Amino acid sequence: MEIPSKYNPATTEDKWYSYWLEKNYFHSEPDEREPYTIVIPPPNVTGVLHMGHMLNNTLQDVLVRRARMQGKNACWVPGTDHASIATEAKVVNKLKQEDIDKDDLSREEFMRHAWEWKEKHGGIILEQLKKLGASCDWERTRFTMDEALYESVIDTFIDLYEKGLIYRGVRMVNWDPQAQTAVSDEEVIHKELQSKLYYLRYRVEGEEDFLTIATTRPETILGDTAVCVHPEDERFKDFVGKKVIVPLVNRPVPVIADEYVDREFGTGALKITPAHDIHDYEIGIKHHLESIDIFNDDGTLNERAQLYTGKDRFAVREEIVADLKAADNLVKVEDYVNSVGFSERTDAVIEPKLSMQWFLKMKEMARPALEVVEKNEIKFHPAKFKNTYRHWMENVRDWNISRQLWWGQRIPVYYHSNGEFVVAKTAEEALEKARKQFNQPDLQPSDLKQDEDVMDTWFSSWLWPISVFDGIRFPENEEIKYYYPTNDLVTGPDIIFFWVARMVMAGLEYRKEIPFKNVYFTGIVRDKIGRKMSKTLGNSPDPLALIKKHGADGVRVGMLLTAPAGNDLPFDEGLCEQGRNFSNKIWNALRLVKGWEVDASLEAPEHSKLAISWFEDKMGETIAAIEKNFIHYRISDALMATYKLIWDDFCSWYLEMVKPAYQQPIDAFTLEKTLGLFEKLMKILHPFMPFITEEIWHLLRDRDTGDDIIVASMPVAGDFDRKNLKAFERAEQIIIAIRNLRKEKNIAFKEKLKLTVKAGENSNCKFYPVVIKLGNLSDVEIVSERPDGVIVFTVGSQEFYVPLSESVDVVAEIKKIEDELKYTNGFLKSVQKKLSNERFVNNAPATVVKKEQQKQADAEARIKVLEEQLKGLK
RNA sequence: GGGAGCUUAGCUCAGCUGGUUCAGAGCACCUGCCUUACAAGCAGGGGGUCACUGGUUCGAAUCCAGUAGUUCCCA
Repeated sequence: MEIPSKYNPATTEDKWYSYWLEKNYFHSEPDEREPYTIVIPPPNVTGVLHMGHMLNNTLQDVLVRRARMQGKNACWVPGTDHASIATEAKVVNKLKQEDIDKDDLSREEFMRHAWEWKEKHGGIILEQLKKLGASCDWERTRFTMDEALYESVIDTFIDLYEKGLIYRGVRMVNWDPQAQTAVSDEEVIHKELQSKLYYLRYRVEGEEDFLTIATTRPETILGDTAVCVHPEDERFKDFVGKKVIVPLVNRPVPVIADEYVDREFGTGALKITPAHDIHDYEIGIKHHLESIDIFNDDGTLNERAQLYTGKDRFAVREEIVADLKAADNLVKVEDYVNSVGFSERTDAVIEPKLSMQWFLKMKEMARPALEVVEKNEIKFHPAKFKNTYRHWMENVRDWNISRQLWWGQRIPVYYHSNGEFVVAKTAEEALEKARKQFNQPDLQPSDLKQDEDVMDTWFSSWLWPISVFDGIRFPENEEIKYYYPTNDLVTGPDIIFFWVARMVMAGLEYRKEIPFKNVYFTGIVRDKIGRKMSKTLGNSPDPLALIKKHGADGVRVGMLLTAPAGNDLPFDEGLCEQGRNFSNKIWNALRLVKGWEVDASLEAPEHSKLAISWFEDKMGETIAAIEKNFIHYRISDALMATYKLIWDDFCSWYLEMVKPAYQQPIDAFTLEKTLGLFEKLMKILHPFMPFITEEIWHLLRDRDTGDDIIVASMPVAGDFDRKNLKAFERAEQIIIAIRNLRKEKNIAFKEKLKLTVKAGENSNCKFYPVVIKLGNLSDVEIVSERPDGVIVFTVGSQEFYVPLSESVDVVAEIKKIEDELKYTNGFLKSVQKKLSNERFVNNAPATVVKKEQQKQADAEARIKVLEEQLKGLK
């Protein structure tokens, strides 16, 4: 068979992916098997594949493929979310390029453009995932704006409203002036900024005296409605109750006292702007202050500011400082570091803004959601994220679910001109309800106006594990009953609140059951110098280019190798290269095995039989370790165990043991066993490297239709002979010692050596036939006395001899043995010290003491051997 | 300002209920090899006061306290 010497991933990968699709292996339907379900964390529909997705989806694919091979009914549901802000921004931009202004469009027209954009450009990322080998059930692809999911969101809103969990309120919200929508607390990113602290003096009404305040936002003085000091602050006692004049606009405002004020900050006097600061807002309510909103939605000043109307808030900041200086109100300016909120989506500086919004009460839902995690009904991997989760749940605040956008599920609330409203699924229902509720049977559709806002995208995503199976609208349908709760969720810790926490709440609210049993938090992929990979920094490699270069299997290995759960992953392309090299290693093992001619008349040699028995045990041991790793979600460790089993144990040891001499045939027994072991290895490896394993599976043997590795059964751990493994370890040590000896003494490997073994307790080893082969020995003989003209080496306390024609470097040999003796004596002393300590012997468990005694005996035996050797040399 | 985590080899990290799985792995590095499956390779090798200080214990990388550095989350 002509197999090329280098493995070529590109052709193989395309071939097998389409084959799997054609055979519909990724598709799942409910049946009598145990289900294994993962819902994909739906990527943003505007998104393109980045390294974080690669990691995340590789992990999911590993879990799904393994479950499939374990005979479970594996279902991985893919999809995307509609990403209100991001998508709407994209569409607005695109329209702008066509000289269309969003404001000139009707809501319906805009939505048409948005859908058009989505159909054309959305969901590229799902196509890219196929290149990675993702075995998603593509027939189940969902989108959060699909009819079923859309309706689920609306139903949920209505239901929660009727339960009294959703309310409408004026609140200080985080306003993104660029996207012109409110965003949730979780979507605000606080950054430390080098800014300025401005000291401004306000004249006391009717006096020549001044009161000096400090602020980082001088432009907001136009909205000031009070100045506040601490009630016990002696410096300001006389001012309380008087009025001061807000500079430039000359508005008199009261000086009030409140314990909220930090006397150490600035001057100890605080300007109060209830419309534009959350704390000021609360003080405003407490002291019944007027609230003056001076900003337009786009961050420019409005007419209520009286000055600078229509100018941007940051431009005004520059301007007003100059004007205050000119008016002699500016006392001084200091450098100051403060924390400023930025919009996660647009990076605009967040403006606290009073606004009428819809909120979802969180407290009641948080309690049970915390409990299921505390009780480990839902397990976090790693568990440390329980702390973060608990902290958030215990301090949870109501969720602002309104977004001032069009792209999303429109809030099902209809307002009457009298200021009242009804909540209903459709306009018709709303009309009917309103007619009854307001006792106005003549009410016309035009008398009701639906809320202009849509709901937060996360208000769709939190239903995802339920809504993808249409379990909100049809709670008793077969699919939701079969697939829910899902098994594992793989996601980044950055969305633990946005998404994970809220899915738990939704699951408990709507299914009375957790949405998933395990959450695996991945690390964040960083570049070599520790920066988060991002488009703006341009420090992220192109995932598809990586796949092209190293193969999807190679990249998967690269992603997984250094990605223990929850740890950041400093990405290094060298790791993908390691993965590619591994592919090639396996490929070459295949070439070797397929190159053997079989001779049916040959008996299996002893060393091959031994090799087979050893490798079967070794594989058993490793499978057990891998299973344990998977139980603990130590995926990178599971891969590493597999990697070493294949590369070190199979290629470097096993194949070398059974390999016939050059151009010699192999016996049928060994070949058959080797093919079987190779197959088993490929099955273990398949979840990690799906493509090459499928390719090799089909090259190893002729297969019947449907005999594909993707649906083959995963080997399970059984019994294995530990003693056999121990015995082989000794053989390994002997072989390594012989190799070292050859190197040291410059003995070519081709030169056959005779090994003699000093008779004793440990002189026998069942693997001597293997030692003979790998050490290229003529034979092994056990002798009672050391022969003349030999070099000596020891393994444990067992002496071995190899004849040497040339003279031995006695001085060097003595030094080597003396060093060894010194070390062993030191070791012995430390053991003896322990054993002579009565408290150790009395308190330590018997097994530990026994082990120490064994150590002592071993060390003593070795010292005896070494001393004798030394005597012989001197 | 509040909270959580981390610190083990040059790098990235394992190390469970304290004791031969206790000082480990991979990569990197060094030395020999183009030995007929593989130089994308083979065979060997060096390298760590387990951040620091104290405590508990017969015994500490492991448990406790403090210190330093560092990362993340929340406000």
